[in-house]
Amino acid sequence: MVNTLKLYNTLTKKKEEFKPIEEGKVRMYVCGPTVYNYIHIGNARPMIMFDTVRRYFEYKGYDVNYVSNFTDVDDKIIKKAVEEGVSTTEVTARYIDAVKEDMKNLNVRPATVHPMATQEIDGMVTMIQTLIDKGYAYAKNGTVYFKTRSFEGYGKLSKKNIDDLEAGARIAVSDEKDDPMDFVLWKPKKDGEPYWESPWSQGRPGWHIECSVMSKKYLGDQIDIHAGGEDLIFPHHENEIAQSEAANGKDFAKYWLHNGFLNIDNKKMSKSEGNFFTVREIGAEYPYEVLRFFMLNVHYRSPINFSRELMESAKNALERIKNAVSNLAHLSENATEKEMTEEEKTFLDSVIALKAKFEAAMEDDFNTADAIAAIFEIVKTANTNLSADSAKQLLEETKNYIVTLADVLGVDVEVKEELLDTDIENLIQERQDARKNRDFKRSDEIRDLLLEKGIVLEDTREGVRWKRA
RNA sequence: GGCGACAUAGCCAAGUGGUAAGGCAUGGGUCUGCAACACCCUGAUCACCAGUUCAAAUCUGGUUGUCGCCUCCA
Repeated sequence: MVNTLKLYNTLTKKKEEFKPIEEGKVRMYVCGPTVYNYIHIGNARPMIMFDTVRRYFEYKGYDVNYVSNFTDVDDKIIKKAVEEGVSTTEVTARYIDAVKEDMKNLNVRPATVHPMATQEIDGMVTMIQTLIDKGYAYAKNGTVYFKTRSFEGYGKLSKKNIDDLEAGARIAVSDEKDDPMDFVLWKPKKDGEPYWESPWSQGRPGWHIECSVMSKKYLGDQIDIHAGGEDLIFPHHENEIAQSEAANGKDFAKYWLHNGFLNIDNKKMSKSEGNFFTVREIGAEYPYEVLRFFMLNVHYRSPINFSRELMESAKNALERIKNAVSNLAHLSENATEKEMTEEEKTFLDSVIALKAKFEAAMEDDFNTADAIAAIFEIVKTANTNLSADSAKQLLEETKNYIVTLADVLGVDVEVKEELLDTDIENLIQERQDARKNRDFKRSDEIRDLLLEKGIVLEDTREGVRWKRA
């Protein structure tokens, strides 16, 4: 396996060559959502992007162990449950199902494992105890804190130093902590809150510890890639590093990948600001695949500004790829089996060169925008140079390259074989007869009628063709 | 206040030293009975200033603007 893949590592602030811990395998962990509501399209960005990363690794023959958690214990979940007068598990079960449904719609494949925080409490208690035993954490009145200054590398991911952080701290400092920068590993329950037993109190884990524990359990002490939104760099990922490396005595993740935000009117979309659209809201307006394609048109580390206008643009662009595939399929049906000419072999070589361009783009820190450009170049050259006179094999192969590369991006551009109602089939035939008799009034009537039913007709040299509007 | 990112055509967006990919939209044309698909033509000196260099969108310094993290957040 040739490996020239480079990715940008937040830890070193450089593009680095990817070298897996274990040959041919990728262990990656992607921080998942807290399940107290439907996810918004900003939440969907890392899901889509890192699913694409996974797809690319698999395309290159890697065996990917992909772990993504659901945070199912949290203040917001408890608040939601209280508001609705239901149990927290009822809330989390509902939204986990919803997330899975949204993921499916977005063609985000299920992770190898989707651990849930509440199912991993034992592991968390164990790791917290280890941290206490090693002198990295301390318990006070039932709360356990991580002693931030005891971990030498603290701040290495976010490039912050503890003194600056302390000077700029905006939250009221709890007197209980030895140091304002210490963060919670375990906190005691309040009345009516869900809790678990632990040596320190009946309570629940802090947010950061779950990812350290689940990552260790499912992927081992050291992993290749840890990913998430850039807002997780501090404090979440910084704290994960502190916990994991302090507890395990080893470097945690080799490569840290962070996606930029999805903005609305140039401002970060977030639930607390209220300026968000849920995935299902947008899914009701546009096909889900358009949302996915829209996101991949921009490099993952750059911000994307969401707008209906850009969705429209993405929709049309995607349509162009689908049309090309559909045209090739149609031409292929009408083409004859024959040897490729020298010219055709040269053409196929140029398509293969564009496939290489696609791969080079992906291997340069997953430059999906550039990769998509390569697909469009194939589309262009195919539209321009191929016809029903081309060798069937050439038409097939060119089509397959487009479909395969789009599939790496998780976008399905293949035309579905679909049977039409006999009524519709008859109308199409009637229109063909009308056209033959130059009864264009009738033929246009039928075309409009079918359009109302969502069927678009296209007359080509090789006969009439239809597609869904 | 501390730390950081970004600024490329009407819009979106690649490109990190050798004179600007790709997509959407617009206008004109070809094909078509018409339409659709498709094709051809149509557009930028890369925020501004100064510097380094034979050569800069690409490096350095500065200016302006926008955004983010430092608090739950993808």
